[in-house]
Amino acid sequence: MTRFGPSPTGFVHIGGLYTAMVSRDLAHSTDGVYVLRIEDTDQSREVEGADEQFRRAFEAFDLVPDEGDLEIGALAAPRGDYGPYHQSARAAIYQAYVRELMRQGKAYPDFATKDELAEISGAQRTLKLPTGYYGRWAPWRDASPEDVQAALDAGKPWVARFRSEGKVGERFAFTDRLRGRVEMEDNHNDVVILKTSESPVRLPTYHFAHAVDDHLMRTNLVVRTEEWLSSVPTHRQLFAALGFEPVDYAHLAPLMKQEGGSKRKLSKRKDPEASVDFYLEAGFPVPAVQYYLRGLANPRLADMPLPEALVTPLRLDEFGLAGPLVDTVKLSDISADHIAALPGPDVLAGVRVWAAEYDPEIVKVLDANPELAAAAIDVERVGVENPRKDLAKWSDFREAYGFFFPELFTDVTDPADERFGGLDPSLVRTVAADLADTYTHDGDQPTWFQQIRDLASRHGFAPNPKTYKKDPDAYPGMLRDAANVARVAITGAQRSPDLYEVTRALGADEVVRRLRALASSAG
RNA sequence: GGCCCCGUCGUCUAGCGGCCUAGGACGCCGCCCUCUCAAGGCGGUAGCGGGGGUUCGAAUCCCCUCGGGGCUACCA
Repeated sequence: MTRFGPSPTGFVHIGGLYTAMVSRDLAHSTDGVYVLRIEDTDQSREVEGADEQFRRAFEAFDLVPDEGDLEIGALAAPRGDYGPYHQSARAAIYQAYVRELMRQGKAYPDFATKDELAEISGAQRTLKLPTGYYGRWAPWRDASPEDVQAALDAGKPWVARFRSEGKVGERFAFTDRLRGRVEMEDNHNDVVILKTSESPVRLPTYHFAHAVDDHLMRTNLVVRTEEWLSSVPTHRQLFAALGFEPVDYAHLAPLMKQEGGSKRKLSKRKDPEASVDFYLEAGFPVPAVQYYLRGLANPRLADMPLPEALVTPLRLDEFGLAGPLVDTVKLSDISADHIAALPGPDVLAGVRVWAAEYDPEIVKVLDANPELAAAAIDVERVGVENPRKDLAKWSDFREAYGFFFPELFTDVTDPADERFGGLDPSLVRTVAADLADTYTHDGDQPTWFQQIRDLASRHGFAPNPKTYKKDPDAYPGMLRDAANVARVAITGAQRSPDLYEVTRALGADEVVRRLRALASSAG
């Protein structure tokens, strides 16, 4: 049983997706349940529309939780018997536990003001003592009932603090499921467990909510990132005080970002690729992203074929302990491989789904030209042993395949266009005109290309680079330059898939039309 | 400052005392193929953060050190 607890404080972070994926995988591979709990205990940082963002991200990446409050995918909400799954809706539960702890003397109200707290830590710093609210530095820890009552009567705002049994300098050890035995200083702080009485709903801090929720929701493995490692002593104390069975922890290395010569945590603010939206907008196929993330988690999976890696359970003992850099170049490579292996119709479907949201014109064009689309996507894909890898993400479609479609193609009409590589404009036009006039569409590839060779030699182009280099001044260019005229006229680009194949998809009429557009241009 | 985590090519990593003059993948570079590009084939580039030990032998074990990251909040 695992859970993922994102906070609604902005866009969904790719690291969060990663943690969620790991959580779910670990739960499912042991027949466990994966819970999505929204940890919205900080109203001040809460962002509008956060639930919607979660819904989108988890749905897109197929991380539909077994239990949760959100309507994700086809699944209704809520699911699960241990809700609500928004912490803000569980306020009464936390308060009940706090009351119980107070009755047992394991928690107490603290009326200290911000200034007083600052004063305390200031004094501690001067004395080179550990900062915090503990022992003799905790004025309300052992306050008399009368003083407490007086403060209450005076209407002073208060928080609830946990009365820690820990002493400064004591050691604590536990076994992390990823890192093995970890030893550190024990917690001695009387941490806040219930936030100020001044807010409309009294909410718990992360620490307390974690203890209460993960116990109540039957979690037995908490997967979270490394930054929580230092809080384990506090968490274990809380579990013990509440009389709960402790949970296991697996503290993951966080995803990192290269900056200058060093690594740092991926930052929401600075790194576009930190956001799940980045991947959605670019249109990286979901399986490719999943495959990449799984490979980061368990490197062994990166060496497996994608379909196999996606269904092979993640293993805790194979996680790397150092934070990996997220590498979009690597992702692109994976993604291009994945798309190249897809059947044409699947590629078009992928493009379509993506375009519906991010580039609606593509959808219109696809719908208007279904046969052309099918033919275009099959160029150098069907019947070849190594399909092209022009598409690393769906958003590449427009650039890589747009020229196939009349709606997305702009005729090249300027013979002096720089795409012709500086070839004499009048020659460009002559060549285009000649090809248009003599164009033979039918025949196999070698036959078809022979007409380009003939065309080139008719206009004095050198048949190959060697000949050309021997006497550059004797030729206007070489075969490739002549072919380039046709290529640019037909595709609008100096680089394209095999021209012959392109003309099969386009049809003779359109090929000739594009050539004439150039041939008959003015100037 | 205190405590904790981490440290092998640019990146992700294999390696768990001899199989390592450190292997793979991505990137990058070159060559081949060739009407362009992509793909593909072949080749190359580049690393154990540093210093001490232990040992016949260390990337692997120990110590120190340096570097990166985290926590030290009524943020999670």
